This record gives sequence, C-alpha cells and structure tokens, in this order.
Amino acid sequence: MSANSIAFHSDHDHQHCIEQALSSARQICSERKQRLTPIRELVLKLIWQSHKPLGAYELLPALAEAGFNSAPPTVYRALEFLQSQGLVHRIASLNAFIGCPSPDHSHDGCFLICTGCGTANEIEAASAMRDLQRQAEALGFKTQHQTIEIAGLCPNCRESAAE
Amino acid sequence: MSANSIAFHSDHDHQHCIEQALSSARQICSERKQRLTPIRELVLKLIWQSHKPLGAYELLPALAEAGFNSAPPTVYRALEFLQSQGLVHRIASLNAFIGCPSPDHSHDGCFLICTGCGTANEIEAASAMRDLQRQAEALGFKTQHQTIEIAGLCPNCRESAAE
DNA sequence: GCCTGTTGCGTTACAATGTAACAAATTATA
DNA sequence: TATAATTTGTTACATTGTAACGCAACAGGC
Ligand SMILES: [Zn+2]
Ligand SMILES: [Zn+2]
Ligand SMILES: [Zn+2]
Ligand SMILES: [Zn+2]
Repeated sequence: MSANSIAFHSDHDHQHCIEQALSSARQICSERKQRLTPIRELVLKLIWQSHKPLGAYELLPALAEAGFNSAPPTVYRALEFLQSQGLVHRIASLNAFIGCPSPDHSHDGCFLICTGCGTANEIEAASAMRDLQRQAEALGFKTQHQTIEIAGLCPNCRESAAE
Repeated sequence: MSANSIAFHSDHDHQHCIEQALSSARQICSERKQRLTPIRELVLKLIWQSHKPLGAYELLPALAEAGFNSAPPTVYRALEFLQSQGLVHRIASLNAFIGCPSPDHSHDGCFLICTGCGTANEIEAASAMRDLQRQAEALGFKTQHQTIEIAGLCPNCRESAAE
C-alpha cells in the first residue's frame, strides 16, 4: 500500500504518524549511538505535526512555549542534526523542513508539494535518478546528492479548483 | 553533439556562448514583444559571463559600475523578467541564477552542480520527469513545475580530487 | 563517586537573501 | 501631444541563515 501518499489523505490518523515517527527516530538514534535530546525530539515532533513543510522560524515560538531557548541557532542546530540522521529533509524551493517517512534506509526522495494547501508528500525517485545518473556519468559527473521537488496541485485542491 | 556539457569543458570559446545567448535573447524578446531593456540585458550578460550560478547580490556591484541603480529590487526585477521568459533559471539549492542554453523551447531541465568549482550545467530531464509524473498522477497530483538539481563533482574536479 | 574530554546549548551579534510600497521616469498607444 | 501602462529609483524592512564564544550537561575511564 502507498504509505507514501498518506499526507494527501486528510482523514488518516495523523497522531499515529507522529508517534510512529518519534518512536522510530528514538530507535534509530539509539542504534547509531546518537543523542535525540529533548530539543531535537521536540523539533522533530513539531515538524511531524504539520503536513506542510515548516520554516525554521515557525518552530521558534513552540520552542519558547516549551520553555526552551528560542534563538535561531537552537532550531538550526536541531534541524542540522535531524537532517544528518535522515529524519527530516530540507525543501530547497520552500526553505522549509519536513519529516522523512522512511528514515531507516537511504533513498532518493522526491517531494510533491501542493501550491494550493502547502501539503507535501515524499515519493521514491530511484528510477528517475537512475536515468539522470546515466546522463551525468556520460558527462563524467559524479553524483553526490540531489534535490528533486515538484510543485503542483494535490487531489483535494485539484477538486476545489475545478468547482 | 552535447552542447549541454559545454560548461564542463574549460577550453571552449565562452565569448561565443555569451554573444549567442544575448542575440538569441534579443530575438526571443522581440518575437514575444517583450522589452529586453539595458538593465535586463546587462544582467543576462553578467550571468552568462559566469559558468557558476550567480547570486542576486553578486550582480549588484557590476550594475553600479555600469552606472545603473544598484539596489536589490533592480536586480530582482530583472531576474524575474528573465526567468519569466525562460532566459535564466533559479537554482533553489544555491539561491543563485544561471543562463538557460535553450530558452527558445520549453523543457524540463536538470542542473548538474559541481561542489568543487561551482560550475553548473543544464541537462534534459524529460524522461526522468515522465517517470515522476506517472507516480504523481497515480496519487492524483497535477504537476505544475519542478526543481531538479544534482550536486556532485565535475570531470575536472574529479580528476583533481583523485590526485 | 570524581575527573576530563566531548558534545550540546544559550546568547549576542550579524550576514545573506528577498520584498513591499510608492514616487519618478520612460515608453507605448492613441 | 495627451494618456495610460510599464519600467526604474528609492527607502525601508522582512525573512532566512551563521559565526563566535562561553557555559552546561553528559559519557567514559579511573
Ligand atoms: Zn526521505
Ligand atoms: Zn493541496
Ligand atoms: Zn533551461
Ligand atoms: Zn568542478
């Protein structure tokens, strides 16, 4: 089943998503002997609570409310850690961050970002990447990492727009 | 022949690239009844003079030198126009801009960006996009536009790194 | 437990990137 | 030439991201 399309289904049990993501993150960090500190965990939770990618500065008020320091470096450091562990991705075209639904294995992700409601959804870009890699290699270019983001209309917003 | 790989060949006649890009731009704008004003043309030329994508603020000093106003809105407006005509692309992962080698027809581009020397090169991403589109459509997602950027090492830098 | 090196965090200050708003100048069109 | 539309100048500000440094918390060995 397409766990990948879940963000576009407004009626799913998102509380479950969040808890699953957090428990999975705890396990991953423990296995890798990395420290998922309270700030890092809170930032991850805040990001997962939203289906829209969140900007770094959107996280600050919630951090302050939880009694933490809330200056930019705090949140950027947490985000950097979460990215380094593959727990969140940065969406370059939005300057925003979103939780990764499959942080346990490395993968080539592509984000479908709705220009109507802002919701984003990660899908697998492995076969598209194989194609691009082939071209790149033909030019002698050695791939390190990639940014693949598609803006468009999600099913819900498409319907609203059609009215 | 691979006009597309030209930026990775350090020995090509780049003056020729620039002039070709400018004359092509003039023709395109004239056909579309769009005004390629002095500022817009200068910005386009400055961008083409570099094989590295240029940040907006890197353009300002040159604008000032040419006697133009050089406040951010000036250059952002020129860039917006050039983008609207497909003459330059914005590279989201770098916050920078680069000239399009084929502005005459619409296309799905992918940028190969060297993390060594900063050089970038546009290649065709049509078949990769077909793949992603198929997945997107299966989720009911309607594509509007995309951002595909690959960071890695160009042939030259790869060689240097191997030493 | 206690020392000690390492990592994470608080804090300040600032850099880099991008825009809103409105006035003045220029250009197209009639 | 008059008028409307587009482009540019100008000011001021919003947003996003970092450098640097000192202190606090923690892990691992004794
Ligand atoms: Zn992912
Ligand atoms: Zn939507
Ligand atoms: Zn292009
Ligand atoms: Zn290079």
